[in-house]
Amino acid sequence: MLRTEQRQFLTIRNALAEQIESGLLPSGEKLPSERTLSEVFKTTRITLKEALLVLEAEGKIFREGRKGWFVSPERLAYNPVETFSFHSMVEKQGRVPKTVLLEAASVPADVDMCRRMGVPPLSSVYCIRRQRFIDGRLALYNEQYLRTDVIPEFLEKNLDIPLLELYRQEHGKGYASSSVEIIPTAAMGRVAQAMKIADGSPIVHVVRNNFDGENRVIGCDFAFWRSDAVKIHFAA
Amino acid sequence: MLRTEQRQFLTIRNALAEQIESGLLPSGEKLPSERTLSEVFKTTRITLKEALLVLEAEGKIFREGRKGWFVSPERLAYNPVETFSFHSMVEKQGRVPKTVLLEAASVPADVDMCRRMGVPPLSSVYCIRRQRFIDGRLALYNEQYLRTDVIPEFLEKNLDIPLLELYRQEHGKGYASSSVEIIPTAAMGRVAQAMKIADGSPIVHVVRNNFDGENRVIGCDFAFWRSDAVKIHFAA
DNA sequence: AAGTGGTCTAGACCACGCG
DNA sequence: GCGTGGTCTAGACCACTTC
Repeated sequence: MLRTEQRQFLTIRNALAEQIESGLLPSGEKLPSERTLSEVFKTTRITLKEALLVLEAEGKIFREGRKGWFVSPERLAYNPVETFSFHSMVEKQGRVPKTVLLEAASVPADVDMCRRMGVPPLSSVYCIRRQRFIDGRLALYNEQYLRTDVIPEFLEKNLDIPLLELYRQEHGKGYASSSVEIIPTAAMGRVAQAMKIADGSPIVHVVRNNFDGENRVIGCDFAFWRSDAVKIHFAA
Repeated sequence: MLRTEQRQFLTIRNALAEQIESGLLPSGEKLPSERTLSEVFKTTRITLKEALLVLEAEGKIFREGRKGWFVSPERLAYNPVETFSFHSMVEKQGRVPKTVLLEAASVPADVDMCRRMGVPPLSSVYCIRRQRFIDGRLALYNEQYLRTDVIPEFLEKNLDIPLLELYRQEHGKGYASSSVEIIPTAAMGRVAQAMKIADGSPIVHVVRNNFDGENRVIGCDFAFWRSDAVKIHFAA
């Protein structure tokens, strides 16, 4: 026998999910306010919010600051095996990339970074922090770190050029190898602030370590994706 | 100036996170009940729960049915590029694997499956559904589908042997290639039930398509990981 | 039977975004 | 200034687990 759904928040989730999948609520569309929706579904804001949080976890809707809830755009296909160039990747998929540079500076390496890079305590490393947008939506925040001895006068360079390209220009070849680690987690503190999302929002953390020919770490790249913004795919 | 945290639920999250990271609350330990904790922190269950949900999204704690909240074990490192054998992968990391076979049968292929496999409408496909455990915890639910013409008498075989191995025995070589897609999302309906988690809990969905030498799909594998149970890593 | 998390009610005040 | 989501209170009953 078919059991009708007992739980209100799932009934609401299903109703909204249906509207989204049918295309009645197109990508980018703003949902009515929580108060309005809770009247429509004859429930409280808390119960309604539970339905919204499930849809958020599924990647079907997202929020932006206190502006409201919106239907998520299609996920960007991100291939971490191929060379990473955000702009060409986004454009190839018919979408519009934008990058905002938050910081490019030489910073003291913390304990974790010293170990990771294999540099002595109290060293400096280059740090680049960027926000990256897809079709106007902040989809990704990333931090790149680079050993200071790898590219001379690094901070004077044109940082619109991908790091890998700068490295190629300097050394005549790309990184010898990279390792990638992908961790589903939640944004907290400085990451949440840079991404302009609430503390505790789901994100995908992608860590990449880049090595030279002697297996030394040249630098590393921490990417924090809105978890609804990306699907990772590659050939194995 | 240092701003002390205004938001109660973050204060609570920080307190619990500190206890977990310090090791005072070891992996697998049960937290006190929500009611007890809400008294300890002098707040309501709803506010307290918000803190717990953030920790869950971060992968630091998890729940099991209605039994309570527990400290998450270390994430298993999963390399989707190397050959997939769950048992050897888990054992190599010093942990104890277990598999429960839920179903192994020939089932009618739905529309999506027909397209994916390139088989005519109303075809059957083999379907294997399993729960997989790490150190006694249900960490992964997966569904494998296989074209019925690929391995004769498939259902009579020893299904403890990895599918790739059975394929090798039949054809003298492994799959020609595979594609992998990784999507962070939430469990709903039959997936949530098979994983014994609440609807809306965060999971990582890993889809693998396996091809033969002529680029035809032989079969596919849907894996649903508890998102706190796994970190995906590979060389690029 | 007692305890747990799951779900829900009916409100409240606050900080931020936008006009 | 008004509407939005963010946060919080103080309860309630239910379904399931464990003893």
